[in-house]
Amino acid sequence: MKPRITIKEIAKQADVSIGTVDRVLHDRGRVSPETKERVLRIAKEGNYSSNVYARNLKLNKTYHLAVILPEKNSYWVKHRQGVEKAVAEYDFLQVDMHAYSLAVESQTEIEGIIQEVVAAKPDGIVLAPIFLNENSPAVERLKKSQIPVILVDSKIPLPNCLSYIGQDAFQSGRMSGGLLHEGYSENYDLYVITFQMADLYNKTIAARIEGLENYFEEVNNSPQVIKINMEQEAMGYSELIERMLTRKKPVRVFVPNSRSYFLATEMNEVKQELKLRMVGYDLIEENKMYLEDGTINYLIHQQPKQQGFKAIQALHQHLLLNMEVEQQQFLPLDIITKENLMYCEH
Amino acid sequence: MKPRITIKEIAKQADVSIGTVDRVLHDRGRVSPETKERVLRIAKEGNYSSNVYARNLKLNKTYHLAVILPEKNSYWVKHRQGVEKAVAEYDFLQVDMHAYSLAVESQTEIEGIIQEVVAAKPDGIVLAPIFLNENSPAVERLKKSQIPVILVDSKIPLPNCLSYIGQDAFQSGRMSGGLLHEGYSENYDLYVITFQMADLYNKTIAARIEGLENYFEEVNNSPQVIKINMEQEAMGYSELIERMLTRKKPVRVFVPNSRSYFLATEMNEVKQELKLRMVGYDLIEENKMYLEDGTINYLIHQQPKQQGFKAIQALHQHLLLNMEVEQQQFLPLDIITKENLMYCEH
DNA sequence: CAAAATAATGTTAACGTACACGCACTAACA
DNA sequence: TGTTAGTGCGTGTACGTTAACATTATTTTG
Repeated sequence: MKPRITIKEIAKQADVSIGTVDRVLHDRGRVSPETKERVLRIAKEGNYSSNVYARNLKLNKTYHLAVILPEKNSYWVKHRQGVEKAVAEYDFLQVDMHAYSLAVESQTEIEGIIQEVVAAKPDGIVLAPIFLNENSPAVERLKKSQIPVILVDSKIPLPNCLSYIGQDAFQSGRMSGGLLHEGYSENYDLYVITFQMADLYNKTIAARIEGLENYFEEVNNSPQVIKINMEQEAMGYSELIERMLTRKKPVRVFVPNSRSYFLATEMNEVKQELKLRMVGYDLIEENKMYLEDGTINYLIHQQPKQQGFKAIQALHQHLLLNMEVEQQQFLPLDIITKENLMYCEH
Repeated sequence: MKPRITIKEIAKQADVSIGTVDRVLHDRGRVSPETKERVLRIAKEGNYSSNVYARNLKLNKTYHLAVILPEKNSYWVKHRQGVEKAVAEYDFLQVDMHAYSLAVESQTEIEGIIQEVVAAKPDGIVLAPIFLNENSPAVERLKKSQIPVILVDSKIPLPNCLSYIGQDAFQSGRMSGGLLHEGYSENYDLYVITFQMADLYNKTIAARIEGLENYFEEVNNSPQVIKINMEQEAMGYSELIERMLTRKKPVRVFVPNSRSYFLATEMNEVKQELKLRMVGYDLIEENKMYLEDGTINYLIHQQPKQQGFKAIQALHQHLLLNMEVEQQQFLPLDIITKENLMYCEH
């Protein structure tokens, strides 16, 4: 731990007043180039960084944070819990949170909310950028606002994004490949099932599927991969199951989002017959049920609560502590099975 | 976020000086009972808590932390990494860490070190209390010192323990039961293997085994549980394997500490024959190897790096931020299999 | 060349807390 | 009567930073 020089000491060494030093350090101008250089040199040599305590004491500012998340369901409610836990912990540090929630899964709504949030000029934003078109005017406004944004769950390109907090979607796909292929003994069919048309354009889903495919590129007995989008192919569940059965091979299913219970509902009766193994995402109630009854074998847990907590923590570190924040904070790929389901309260 | 009253404001409302308020709040005496009561009332009503920034600015203190961990091996080195990461992150907050390491697994050494540490009067201690007798004079000294201690990995009774950070050993044993019993189809033998005599008195190991047993109390087709301590029974590995084979039942093994690789080394040749399934602890290199080759099926990851990180974080919250810290911080029970081994960098 | 404009720098008062110090007063005791 | 100890208070200063304000030097302009 190197000692740190103070403004006062810099001023003394540079033979100027602390006001001048302050102007240099904050780049407020009105300083001659020579003085500026001298001050900067001494600051650097002295390992200067501003004293967090003095700074915040003086500023005595309440930080306004905006949190934009989808309407509560058992996945997103966890994000909120994490956020609230963090805010409660950092309570004494004068943060003031305003939560916005997306009731409808529509692009219009999220754009409206972003506009509102930007207008309110918070000091930081936590945003789950789902249903959000990268090139929409709202995103433009976000960029222009310069407000630091923490993206959770999904990623979009954003210059003022301070940090992305979530899983590495590609790696989670690769890992799913491993889970599905494990214990290979006979040829099987691998189904990748999506439901809505929108899923086809979702980057996170795409990355998960790419990861899966990447895994099988490196594997010897690669199975046949059958991708089906239910809406696109206008296929019913009974039809799907029929099709699976006629091929007479064990069925392994990858559902790259949280809707694996859609399938599980239909398949739990015939899972023996299908020789089913299924991997899905997220510990929502419906999925948990089918994990317990064995229709779903693995769920990949995205640790939503942790995501929410870390989002606020990142803003705290950036705004209050003036710290560098890691651009990407990948959370561990957490495999949940019937066996450890009851022990994961993270 | 409730607004918080300041000392100055309390002074004004109570019609006394700041100094008096200060004496009341710090219980320095020299205040009449009536004044004291009045000040306390107003402070409480005003939701007073000291301003972290002003406090630390004024105190301008370097905090000395002592970290006592066993000598580096691939498990404990992770603790150190976590500790160092946290110290680096909180660097600007003037913490100064002194690391002590236990070269030998002896009670004498750890007691000597504790004595040394207590004499140095650090502001906080991180301690892995293994090889440490609860009633030893060193522990007494620790108690008397009143220095806040963070216990990691294992727990001992200690009044000045600020927080325990580690796994819930009992629950991890229960979960192991689930992992071993999963997919029950035929009767099997369940071996609980320990190695040294010392293991018989280790509380963490005991709790894990109790958890396992607790699981099987609730299960229908409970297997025969065979507990073996290799040192106590003076048994060789070939002898053990011989014994397992003659019983002609599938073998499932629970190793309640990180030494599962001891067994794996001997058994990886005959694992088919034994119909072996094994659950162990900790991602040390030797274990990872046998996880990959299939001799060990599951490893329970204790997230040592996270433990180290959280330990420092807890001290930071207590010492610098004046926060309440949770007495027990249980880390999630993380199951590592061949499939997700490569993705767990936590 | 003086006045006005601008550039460069200095001064100072907070922010909320901790703590050393000092003042006024009382009571006890020599 | 003076000395001393103790009690109940108030005052002052410092911590490092920020930013408004004041002052001085330098250049520009009519």
